[in-house]
Amino acid sequence: MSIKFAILGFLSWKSFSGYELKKIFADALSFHWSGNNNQIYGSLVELHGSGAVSIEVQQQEKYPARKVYTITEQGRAELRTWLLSEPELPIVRSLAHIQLAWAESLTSEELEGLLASYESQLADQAIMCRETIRRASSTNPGTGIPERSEREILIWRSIDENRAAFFENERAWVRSLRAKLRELQ
Amino acid sequence: MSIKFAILGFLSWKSFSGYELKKIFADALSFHWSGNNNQIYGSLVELHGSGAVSIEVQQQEKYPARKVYTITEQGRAELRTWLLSEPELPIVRSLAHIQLAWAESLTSEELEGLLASYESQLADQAIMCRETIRRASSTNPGTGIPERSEREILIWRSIDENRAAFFENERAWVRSLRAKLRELQ
DNA sequence: CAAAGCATGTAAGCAGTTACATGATTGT
DNA sequence: ACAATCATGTAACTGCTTACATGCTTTG
Repeated sequence: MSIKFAILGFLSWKSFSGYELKKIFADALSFHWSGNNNQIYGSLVELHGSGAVSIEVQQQEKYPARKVYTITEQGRAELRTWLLSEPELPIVRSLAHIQLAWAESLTSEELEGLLASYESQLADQAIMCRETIRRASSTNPGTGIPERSEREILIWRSIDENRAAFFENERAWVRSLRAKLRELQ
Repeated sequence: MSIKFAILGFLSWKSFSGYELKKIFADALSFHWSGNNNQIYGSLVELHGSGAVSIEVQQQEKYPARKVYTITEQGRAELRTWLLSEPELPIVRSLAHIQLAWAESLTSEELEGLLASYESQLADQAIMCRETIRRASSTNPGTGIPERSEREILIWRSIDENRAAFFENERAWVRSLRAKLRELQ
């Protein structure tokens, strides 16, 4: 469960409650995790069981008690070991490509409609990514993170830009495919 | 289970046994499914249960009996309906990006090593993709597929090229990130 | 008064993986 | 002799998802 390392990553900045981590994951689009309860709370239980994090229960007057998780030295060591492990190749899964692969039973108009719809979705997504980058570079990510190094800021922006570029490239690919199909007719 | 539609897609060309489909999926890299038994055999049971495919058991003298699956009219209709449904956005999951995001606890040399390793893996993968394309354009895919239309051939080649371009783009991104990090020092 | 936020957790399920099991046959 | 191919199937697991459950508080 690699999300555990992502959680350790956030906890290496500062301590968070499960609820806060949940929101962080829901907001961080580049992290591809939805931030659902089972995964976050479950992972935190396991991380605590293995000694990678410690828990402090904070009673509150008007709100339910919150469990604040803090990374331990062991947790930091585990995170570092993982960071140094061999990176894996990225995985892309595009159901739209599977649809395209069997578009043979569609008319040219139906296929063109499919591609147009796919392209517009990609365009929207690319715009959203660019918007996220624009906002991220003006304001602080909002989670109350301590001073971040220039290097780290560069890396985070690059990751966001990679995501935007992916959707832009995919869109360009669709455009060129549409052009080629038009030529064929 | 969208793999069902991919199975129906292959069966729309010609009838196959589960064993053959398994091999097809294992070979078709652009399809991101590993072609493991549980998925193929399980999906075929479900497709048969829902009436999308019919089964013919062929007894053989020297080898175990094989179940040959044939798409039904209902199966063809289901496939077509799915082909016309709204395409979904592609999903990318890159663990390497998560590693990078918390590279803060690494030295510049360690980070550079990580990036170099990631880049070389991407380069290898891109070469493999290009090789697949080269082989696909010279020979027939090898599954004994009937005559394919020009349009279909174009689409399949485009999908393969999309995959190759993805790894090449990712590699270019890593190269530029490495350059930026070198500048920063 | 309803909706959203705070905060935790559980249940049920889908999609996908590796590994195991059987058993004859063919190639090295 | 050992491994690979043919051919089917099952067991056990990981990772991830939606939806449900509770209950108090703040905002519109």
